[in-house]
Amino acid sequence: MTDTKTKIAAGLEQAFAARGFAEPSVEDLRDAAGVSLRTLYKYTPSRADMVLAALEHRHERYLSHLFNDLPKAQEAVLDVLFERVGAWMATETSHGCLFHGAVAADPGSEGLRALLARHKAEVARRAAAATGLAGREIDLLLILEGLTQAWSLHRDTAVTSAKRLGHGLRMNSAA
Amino acid sequence: MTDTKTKIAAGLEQAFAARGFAEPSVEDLRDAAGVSLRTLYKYTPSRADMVLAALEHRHERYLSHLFNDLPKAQEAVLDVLFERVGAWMATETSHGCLFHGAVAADPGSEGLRALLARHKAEVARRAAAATGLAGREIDLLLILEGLTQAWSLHRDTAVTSAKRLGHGLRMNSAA
DNA sequence: GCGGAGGTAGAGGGATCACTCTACATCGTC
DNA sequence: GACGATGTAGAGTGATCCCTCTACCTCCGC
Repeated sequence: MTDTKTKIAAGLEQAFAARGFAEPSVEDLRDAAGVSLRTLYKYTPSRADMVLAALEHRHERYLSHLFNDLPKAQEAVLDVLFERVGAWMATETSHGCLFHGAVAADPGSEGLRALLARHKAEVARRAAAATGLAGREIDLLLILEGLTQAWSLHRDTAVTSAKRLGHGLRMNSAA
Repeated sequence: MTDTKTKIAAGLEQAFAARGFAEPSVEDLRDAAGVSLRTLYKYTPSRADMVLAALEHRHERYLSHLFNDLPKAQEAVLDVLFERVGAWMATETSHGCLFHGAVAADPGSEGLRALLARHKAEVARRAAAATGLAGREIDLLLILEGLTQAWSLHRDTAVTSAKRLGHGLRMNSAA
């Protein structure tokens, strides 16, 4: 069996993604995690900690989904990344970025802000490294963010648009 | 005096923008709106209606902020739009897009979804019209969304990045 | 000066919520 | 076979929340 901590984090992530951060009660979260209330509170001593645990778990899963087994040829990587974002949005119950959603739900939490910044910086860093577009982290991040937000309204059209914008990055070399 | 309905909507918008959609209680919202609880419920019969009223108000304000008094020369419009988005993010207490935030806070609401779609479609339509980039609505929307999300982490650097991506739109004519 | 429309102030109900605590089950190890 | 670690089941507590309701005020037109 997967260890309890991972099982809890996976269940929490699923619950928050499907129903948002405000709606599910702790009892709902307990059901989603598949453990007792006592065990849930042992690993995540408050509801805010449950949110953090869910996001930590999603961070790992998202990075794996985007960056594992990428093609060797760097020119092909950008399109693959955008397609993977589209596939992620399609399979994961998600409306926009879960990290932004968490911050929006509780704008006062410093821990959430820090986690958001860390998540985005890591995604941008690894995208730039994988595509060979060093120094263009923010351009890449902007397209990825735009794709994630626009996808829920425009689906594959948004992916196509992201690819087009991404190719433009390769044309003009510097800022 | 501004009529009561507008005053309420403005106060609600402010409160939700500053504190998110989950945290403020109806009593907090009453204080922000500057009316009595009875009057508040007369114009917005439930808390969900308060959210809708706030977003309607923001929609109008956002369109005015972005599209009023734009320069005549269409080549200059794009940069001005992106700068205005940056200025909006800087002055309005806002963490990412308030409409996305509302949907994330309550993913089950069909009314919220419809309002989000309407808002984004209108922004994209008017941006395309103002820049002369007909048919590129989705590209424009993707950059605008990316800028809005990335701004909170990268400020002016995100605006610069959006401008660079926007100029790329003008280069290659068609899809 | 009066009647009604539209406002304020604020107490209270019923439900829900986050969180704690007690009591008991299971299992690997020595 | 005793034990400690780790788990389940679920009742209870105090606070908070959304919303309703009663009672009163304040203009404005006639």
